[in-house]
Amino acid sequence: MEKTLRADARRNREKIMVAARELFAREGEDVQIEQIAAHAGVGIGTVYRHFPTKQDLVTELVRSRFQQFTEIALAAEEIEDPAEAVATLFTESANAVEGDAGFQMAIMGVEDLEWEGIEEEKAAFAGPATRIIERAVKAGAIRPDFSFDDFPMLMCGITSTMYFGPGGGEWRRHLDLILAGLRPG
Amino acid sequence: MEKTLRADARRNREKIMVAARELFAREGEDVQIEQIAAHAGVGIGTVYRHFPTKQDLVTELVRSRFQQFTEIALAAEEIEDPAEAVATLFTESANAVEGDAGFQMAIMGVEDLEWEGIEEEKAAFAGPATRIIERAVKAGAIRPDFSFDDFPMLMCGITSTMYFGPGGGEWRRHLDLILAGLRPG
DNA sequence: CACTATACGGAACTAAGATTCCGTTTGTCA
DNA sequence: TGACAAACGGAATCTTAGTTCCGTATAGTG
Repeated sequence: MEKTLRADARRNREKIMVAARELFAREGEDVQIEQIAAHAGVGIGTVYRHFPTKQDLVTELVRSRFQQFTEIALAAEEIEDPAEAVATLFTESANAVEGDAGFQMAIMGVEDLEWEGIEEEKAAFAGPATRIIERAVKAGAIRPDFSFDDFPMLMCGITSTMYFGPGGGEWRRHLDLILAGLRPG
Repeated sequence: MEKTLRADARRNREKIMVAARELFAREGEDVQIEQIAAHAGVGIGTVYRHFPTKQDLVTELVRSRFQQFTEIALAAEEIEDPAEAVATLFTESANAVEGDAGFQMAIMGVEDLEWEGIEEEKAAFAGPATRIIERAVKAGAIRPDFSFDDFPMLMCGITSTMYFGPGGGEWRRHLDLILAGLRPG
């Protein structure tokens, strides 16, 4: 199916993805399709040929970010110390998102957030992440009432604070407090 | 100066404020001026006579919310137990904002957030809030590296999680974790 | 009760940005 | 090397929502 794409089409699609990734990361969701097309060196029509909707393009980028989360979770699962594994899961995920304004806005997005077409990636991430958290709970390394269900919400919260202050980076204090709050007792 | 307003004008201004407060709270910042006008039972032109810009209207509502924060802070300052005062400051502020989608979006607003015309209200709030936090730090009731500077960021984070999940209310777990994270040691 | 400055209503105007359309170009295959 | 389907480019179109304008209505005043 992918093979059916003509050579130039495949090349252009890639250029669009790269340009979109960079611009969405830098400017957030409000970059215009026109800018993305210009940055990619293609026409507007070409962008629409590959991604019928702006949302489709955003979804694609969110999807790849989720895949990165899964990699992070799988790596964190290898860490022996249960508490450290949890801390790494949080910290690395946040770091991955730090420079990506588009993703931040996407997961904070108030409306629609159907995340259609992302379920699969979400599920792939939930597996290792859940195991990491449950292991820590069983080991008594974190408070027993914590579960994976809280993770997305907390990441949303941490993410939203990435905009704060001039230089940024203040969100690390937020993360710090949450990690401290995870301690049992 | 207020006296110069004609009776019907004063009445309409009030109707607009009430309608805007309700709609912004329910729908968030994306309600249209037209809806507000309709809900208030006045024409679009009338809304613009009183608030030259949509932003002016939002600012007005944010301002009154800040005044409420100040009241909360002053009340919390009366609490004897330093740790409880801090917890109350957080909890009550968050509660006040729970049903107000417009305010939430406003303080999370990525762009412009100049908050011109709010400096005064912000300063009025900073006074008692700072005293509450510093008292708790001095008493060893919360971690010593915490300061008022962290408060706005954290409120932003908590606020952003108010959208999460179906029923909502999950943000209380977020707040809970942060409060737990404030403990010294 | 006139008279006038204020205020009102809402159609019309704009701006911004997403999406469509269609004439032109180019890869692919025989 | 044709021939043609697949792709391309970007002007034109559509849509949405904020804002302006101006003819009409009315509170306040002498």
